[in-house]
Amino acid sequence: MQSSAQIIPIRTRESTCNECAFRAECLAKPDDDCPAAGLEIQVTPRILHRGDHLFRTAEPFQNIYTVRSGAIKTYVILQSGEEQVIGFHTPGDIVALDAIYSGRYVCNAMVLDTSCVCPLPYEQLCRLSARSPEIQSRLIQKMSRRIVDHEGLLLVLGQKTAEQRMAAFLLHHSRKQRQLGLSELDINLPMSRADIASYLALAVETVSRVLTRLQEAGLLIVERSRVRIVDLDNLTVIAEEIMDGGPPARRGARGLH
Amino acid sequence: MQSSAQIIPIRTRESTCNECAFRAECLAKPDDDCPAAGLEIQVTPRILHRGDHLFRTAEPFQNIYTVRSGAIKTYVILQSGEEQVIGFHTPGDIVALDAIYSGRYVCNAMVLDTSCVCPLPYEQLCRLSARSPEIQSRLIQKMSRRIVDHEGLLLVLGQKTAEQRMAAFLLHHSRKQRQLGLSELDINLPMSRADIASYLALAVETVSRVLTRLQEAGLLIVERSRVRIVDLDNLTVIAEEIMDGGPPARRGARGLH
DNA sequence: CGGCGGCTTGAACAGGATCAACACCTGTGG
DNA sequence: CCACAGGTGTTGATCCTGTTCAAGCCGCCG
Repeated sequence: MQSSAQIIPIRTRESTCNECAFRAECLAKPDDDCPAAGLEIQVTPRILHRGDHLFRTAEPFQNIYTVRSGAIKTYVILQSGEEQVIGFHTPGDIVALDAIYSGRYVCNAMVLDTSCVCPLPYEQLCRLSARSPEIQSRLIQKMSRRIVDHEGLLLVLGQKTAEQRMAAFLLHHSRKQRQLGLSELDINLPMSRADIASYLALAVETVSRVLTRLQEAGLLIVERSRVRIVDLDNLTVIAEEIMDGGPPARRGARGLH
Repeated sequence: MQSSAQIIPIRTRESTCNECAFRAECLAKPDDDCPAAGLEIQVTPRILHRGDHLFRTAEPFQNIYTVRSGAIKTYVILQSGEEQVIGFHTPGDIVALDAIYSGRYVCNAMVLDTSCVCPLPYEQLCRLSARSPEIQSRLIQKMSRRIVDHEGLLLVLGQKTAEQRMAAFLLHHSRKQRQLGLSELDINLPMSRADIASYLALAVETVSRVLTRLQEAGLLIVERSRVRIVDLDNLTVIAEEIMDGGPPARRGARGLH
């Protein structure tokens, strides 16, 4: 298996960073008013296309990747030959936080949709973060966030019905889109039904059926990879039984951005 | 709700740290040959007993806790009133890494078995880690490890059969015990069947049945909260289909077909 | 001893998996 | 322009695993 990624540097670092939506939480460049301002990592954003791989399982760990646009899925191949999806990564997410521990990538990371990512050499990142409390804090925050998200997902999978899982899945994406300033009702799902099924621990057929059922119930309108949420409230009702540990109440949801 | 933890400082910091099994990976005290040696956090280990809580959901985040001995479970209360177990924490683990993000504890943490924990004030930890690359690296390693573990758990829950989940669960504990220098065949399960069921997303009855089935198959001997693994190889065979993403186990282990 | 919570066992049920067939979209080439 | 192929998604019928409901058992503590 060869590295299939088609990697194209775009523009210069300065111009892309200045317009980057995630500049305030960038791991490569502290804020201007930070004591460590001036320290930074040279970053070359890359554009990748559907089917490209950022990395594959067991390759030596070099970079973590911040997603600026598009969507990445991480997965492993079980020894049965099946693919098991581990996660989906959208703008603002960091890919390969799980590789730090072992020094090797533990997943495969495939691009679902034309994406822009910033590769950050982990060694450099460590040195930078050792000198910049702000960067260090950002990295740890991101990792803690990932742990929280995983726990939320465990709750979803711990729930029994396929409807609840699907509703929670859609709501998760709805919230993410809202955070990005996009519509929370018009959701794009760049992954296949098989990917969703694997992720939610369901059969492909069940995913299909559940979407149909939710549509017939008037909660949403499904068209290919686009889902329009019609009745957000009731969709929330279906999913919310499992969401208390999560972000809903105005309790700890500090904006941070 | 008041804090119910019975908290007893034991001995002086120096004596307890010198004999601590996890000194080499301690987040409060760098190695003697580290450039940051001399910097450290004053730690007061605490002994807690079954039923005590380290913290509860929504309490403001102050400390993370390293587990030196015993066992802690983290869980949330769903709005149905049911308890959903998030994780079990044994010696060497860190509790409350998920609270960093939001600044509040997102789980409840209950002691399952008389335990010794070191509370580490997060603010102090941050300051220390900003001055000690070694401490910073240890913390990030721990967080990455947690993320890897979560992904392994997602694989387990993604699997369909109850036997596979149970086998994976037992093997996980077996490996942890081995890492601690304890027997990998004689496993202590300080949590209730209901806890296991919740954690593995199964019914209590199923957990009971599966244990019985595995015992009748001659793979293990169950007695109360103690499980003796009789046929580690075959237990591994049952679980291994899902373990490839996991730790870099040597391949020779799979004997029987 | 009796009562209670945790655990196990049994019988019936149901939700999702599986198997199988079909519909739809897209691209290709005649 | 249409026919065809292949991948992807949907729908239907049947089966099976794990849930649910119910009862009984065991160990623990008053």
